[in-house]
Amino acid sequence: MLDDRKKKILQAIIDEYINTAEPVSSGVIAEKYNLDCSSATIRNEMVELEKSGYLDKPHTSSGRVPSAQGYRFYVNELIKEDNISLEEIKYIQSKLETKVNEIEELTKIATNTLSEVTHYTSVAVGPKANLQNIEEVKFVLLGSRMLMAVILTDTGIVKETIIKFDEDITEEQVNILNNLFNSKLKGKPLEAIDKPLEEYIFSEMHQSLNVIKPVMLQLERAIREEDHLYLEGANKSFELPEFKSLEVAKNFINLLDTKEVMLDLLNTGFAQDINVYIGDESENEKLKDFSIITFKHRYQDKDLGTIGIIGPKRMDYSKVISVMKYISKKLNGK
Amino acid sequence: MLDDRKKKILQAIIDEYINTAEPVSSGVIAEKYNLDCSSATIRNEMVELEKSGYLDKPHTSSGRVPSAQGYRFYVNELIKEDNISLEEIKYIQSKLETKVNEIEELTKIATNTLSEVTHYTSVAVGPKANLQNIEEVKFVLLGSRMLMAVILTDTGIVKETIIKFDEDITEEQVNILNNLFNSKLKGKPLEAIDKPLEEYIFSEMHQSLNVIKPVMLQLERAIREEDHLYLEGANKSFELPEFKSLEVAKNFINLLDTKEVMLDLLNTGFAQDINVYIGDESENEKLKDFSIITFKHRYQDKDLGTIGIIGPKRMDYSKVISVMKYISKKLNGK
DNA sequence: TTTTAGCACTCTTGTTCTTTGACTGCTAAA
DNA sequence: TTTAGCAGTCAAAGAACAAGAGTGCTAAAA
Repeated sequence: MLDDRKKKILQAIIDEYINTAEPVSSGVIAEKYNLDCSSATIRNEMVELEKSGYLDKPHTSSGRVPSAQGYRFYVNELIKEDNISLEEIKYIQSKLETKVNEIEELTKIATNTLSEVTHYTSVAVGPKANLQNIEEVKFVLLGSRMLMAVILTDTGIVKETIIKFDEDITEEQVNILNNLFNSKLKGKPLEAIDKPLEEYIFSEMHQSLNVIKPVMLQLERAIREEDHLYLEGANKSFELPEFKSLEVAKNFINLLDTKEVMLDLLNTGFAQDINVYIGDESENEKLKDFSIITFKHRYQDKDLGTIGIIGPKRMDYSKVISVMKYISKKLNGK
Repeated sequence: MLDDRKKKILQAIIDEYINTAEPVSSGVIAEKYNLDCSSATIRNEMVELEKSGYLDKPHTSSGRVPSAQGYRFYVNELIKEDNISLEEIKYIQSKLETKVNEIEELTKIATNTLSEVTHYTSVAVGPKANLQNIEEVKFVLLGSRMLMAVILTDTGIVKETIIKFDEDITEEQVNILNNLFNSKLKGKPLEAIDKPLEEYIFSEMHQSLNVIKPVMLQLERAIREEDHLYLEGANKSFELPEFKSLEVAKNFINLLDTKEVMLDLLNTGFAQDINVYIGDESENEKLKDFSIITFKHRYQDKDLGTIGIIGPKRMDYSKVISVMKYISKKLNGK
């Protein structure tokens, strides 16, 4: 385990590196941080911190840089979690007070606010389909050959989809659909819209097969539809020095454009309130230069999706985590 | 006006530059393009083409590069418009044959296909609100305190929005809303949902003021809602040599992230089938490194939005325009 | 035993100078 | 009007060098 002075030095180095983005020298630490010892002593400690894997050195005669293990220790043990100013609190409050009609809107506002306060790129994704129960299903006739299906879930999410037909649909058929689907699905998980249900409905009403089939097809598609990755402030990242490297910048674009990796991460199981993924800890090569911090958007313990920040490993973890904690609390208590 | 040989040389230079992204020398043109003259002759012609403003020179002893004027002439006069292979045609056909339930989906598929075939970043935006007429308005009760308003326009676009209330809404109130709005709005442009309408409705039914007010507010918001910029293949651009420059890459990200400039351009009035914007021709500093090519997505002469390509000025105009023409034709004739 | 001053050593960064090679523009001959 | 030939220009790449920042180690001080 690290003794007290080593912890302080490690913290100083990481704080300094987060600020300057330059390898940190023993001299700077001795000067700026009051650790009551000389640069030589700090140098000696640095050697040991490097040996234990908390620090890296870009080359022999350069200053030190935190390793993934260093960041991890910093995040788990050293971080200040109230790194948030009164102005920031006020700003967040005012943003989150906006009256919204849909929870998805609220997620967007929170994501936007998070990005604005932290100056990093933020992302969000809605709740997973298999965690939501159906509250109500409504079919609405649009014109004579279009049907809109609206599903309201217990999380307050509204999913809607449109089905087009080659022949006219009668109001009576719409009523049958409404009764049938509601009686079968109310209270069931979204995933209950599946093949077995389709077969059941087939056996029930042979009448309008050519209506039921496209309806089922489209409903299933709408539910399993690839989650939408909501993105805010992608350009903010490009002001950071690590994005001077074309390699890094390209990886970043790719990560956000492909969506897959990000969605995976955002949908991953949650141990804590706030989850920190530090680049190189993942097996995924694409993530090695970045850190991602996420939290669940919850309201009255219902899962309303996940919100996160993506940025360089040299991220202001303390600020991001503080702001997230605050936003998370506000969202939940609203 | 340019004589025949000058045209041929200009064309050769631009073709070559589009391929190699390197300033083009007289030697290469004399060698690769059969113009029946020596590099010295071509050099003489190049001097004149430069004097007339069609070519630029990065520095005294380098090859030539097309100027904005050069590209413009190339696009207007020299381009081959059937630069599309059988495979590409087949691929586009198969993609566009996908059965869709919403036109917006079709726009997405077309945008996606355009990006895949040309290897550039493509963008799309839906039809402007002021060009669409209301076909039908439906209000649907979700739970007891949520109302979904669905507007079907004559272009087949469906806009839906949700309104939340602090008190229960009755089925009767929903009926009143449906009758009122449909009788007032059927056939009218989307923009008819405005203050005067609100006042008219107020005077008509004092009854449920606390229902009408939020409904109108939310409907207006939904209609004037900032257009959504649909984006496809943003990462493709980053493989191109011009994006090696961090400056250019950053401008590109900014352009797409801010959306505003792009939306302006996509919504601009249309003279031709296909519109080509060459970077430096615009007064907008942000566009100076890029070219944008757009076309209207039309079906039976109804405006269904705009689809475009954004890439470096050194773009394969011929390929992009050829592919666009084909996709445009297919979309219209479907 | 721990801390620190001092110094040699290492490695990056920036500068200058040189070489190489790709083009051009011009001149004079074809 | 075209072309061969050649001097002149400039960017790009590399070599050589100086400056500076930082380390690790040693030996003295606390």
